[in-house]
Amino acid sequence: MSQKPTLPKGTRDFGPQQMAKRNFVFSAIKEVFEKYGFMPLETPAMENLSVLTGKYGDEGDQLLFKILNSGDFLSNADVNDFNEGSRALLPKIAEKGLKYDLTVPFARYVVMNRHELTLPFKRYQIQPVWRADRPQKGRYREFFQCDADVVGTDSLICEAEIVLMINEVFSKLGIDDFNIKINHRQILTGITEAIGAGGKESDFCVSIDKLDKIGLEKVLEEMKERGISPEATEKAVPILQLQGSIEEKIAALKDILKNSDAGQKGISDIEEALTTLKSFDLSNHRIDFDVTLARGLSYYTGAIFEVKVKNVSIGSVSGGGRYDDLTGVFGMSGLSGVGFSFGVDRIYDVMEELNLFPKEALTSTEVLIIHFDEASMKYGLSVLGKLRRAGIKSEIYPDQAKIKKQFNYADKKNIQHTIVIGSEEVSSGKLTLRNMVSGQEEKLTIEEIIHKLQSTK
RNA sequence: GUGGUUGUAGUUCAGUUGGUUAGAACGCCUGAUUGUGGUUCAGGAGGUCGUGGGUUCGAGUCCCAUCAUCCACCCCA
Repeated sequence: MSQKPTLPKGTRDFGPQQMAKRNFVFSAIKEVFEKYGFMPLETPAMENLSVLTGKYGDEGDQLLFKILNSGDFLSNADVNDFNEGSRALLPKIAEKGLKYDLTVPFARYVVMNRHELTLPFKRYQIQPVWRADRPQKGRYREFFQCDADVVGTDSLICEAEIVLMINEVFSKLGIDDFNIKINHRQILTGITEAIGAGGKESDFCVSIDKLDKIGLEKVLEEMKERGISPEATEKAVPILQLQGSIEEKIAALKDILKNSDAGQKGISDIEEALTTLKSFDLSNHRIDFDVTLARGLSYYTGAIFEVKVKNVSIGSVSGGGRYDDLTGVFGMSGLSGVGFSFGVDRIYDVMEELNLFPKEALTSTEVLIIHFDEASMKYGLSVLGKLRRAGIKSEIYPDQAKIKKQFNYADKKNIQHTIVIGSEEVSSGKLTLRNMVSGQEEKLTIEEIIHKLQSTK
């Protein structure tokens, strides 16, 4: 055996069965996005590094895949650059990188096409993104995101619609045990002000985001380590332990944040989104207002969401939020947007774990034509043409081979029916249709076969 | 970037304190079966034990290095 080929770390092949399942997920998402008035957009796999760097924080910059310049990539670099280290050398040898998410390329697109877009602009985008992260369970270096964003409106109808879309997609997929956590960046700001930790917002957020993972004690410890005063930490405890219905939590927060403009704004946004949601006919929206939800991405400024499926080992499967000034970094400020994303790979894993893929998602060829000799194979070709014209997924075994082998092929490919053609069939015109599941056979003309297959669909 | 785990057939894994010719299951191929697959039975092919070095009379087994893998942390979908 020669050396085995391998895949780059954190990437995967998707075989036919996996693709069938993935496409099932993709089309469910796509259908819902389009139903809500979102239009498709695609952007290149690679972007100029100037577009990507500085948008995801220092960590994010580290995780960008950079693309070496074509040709002699050293031509712009000299020994001094090399001696100054990778940070100085990088811009000389790489000017492009693989995209890290879909939101930043979208912002770039909006800015570049600002004169042609009718606002508010609603787009969805389903494409792979790349992160040079270390892979682990549910985490890959190449994975697909399914984003839907609206830019150019502050309306909280958008937030409500996101909740509706999430509900609709998951219900299409058969996932019903999940919840949508919702919070607001301004509420988090308000809380830091209220507890006297103003300016420490990002440290506060990173810490409390881990509450359900590491518990209250460790969160408090981490907050202190991150430089939040013990008094402030102490004040945060009752807030982190808020219990009860959404209304009760909101009422409690209103009091706690009564001196914070930011906090008040956050609360009224959430209330308005919830009120809007009531106008739609949705019995159970599965929303859980959770003050400990923070989310990492720094550009969020308003409502934030995260979706978790219960009783599975996978982390969040969807998330998003409002960002007031994403296009600002590209020189176009004052444009508010809100968006969210489905993590298809994780949804796939969840559905696999819960065994939720329907059999119909796996349909393959419906009929295989099996033949005995050259004459019957030739006859089979005309049969094949008729089947396909009738819209029946069909194929003919392309070689002359033993019958056993041909049946075996049908079996392996999970093909439901076979048509056996030999000299008898050629002379009588009555073909043998075999149901591969039941093993039953009947002699029928091709027209009868087509009729039968179409009626059982 | 930090810590740990595991690398043996196509796949999942056994392999004793270091000891002759490295095994199993599943999968694959052939036949029983020249007009019938899934079941059964018989046979067969398939290994540089991740790679490189070291210890030893002798290494799949011990040591070092290296690469790969999976898991956790940081962070994230």
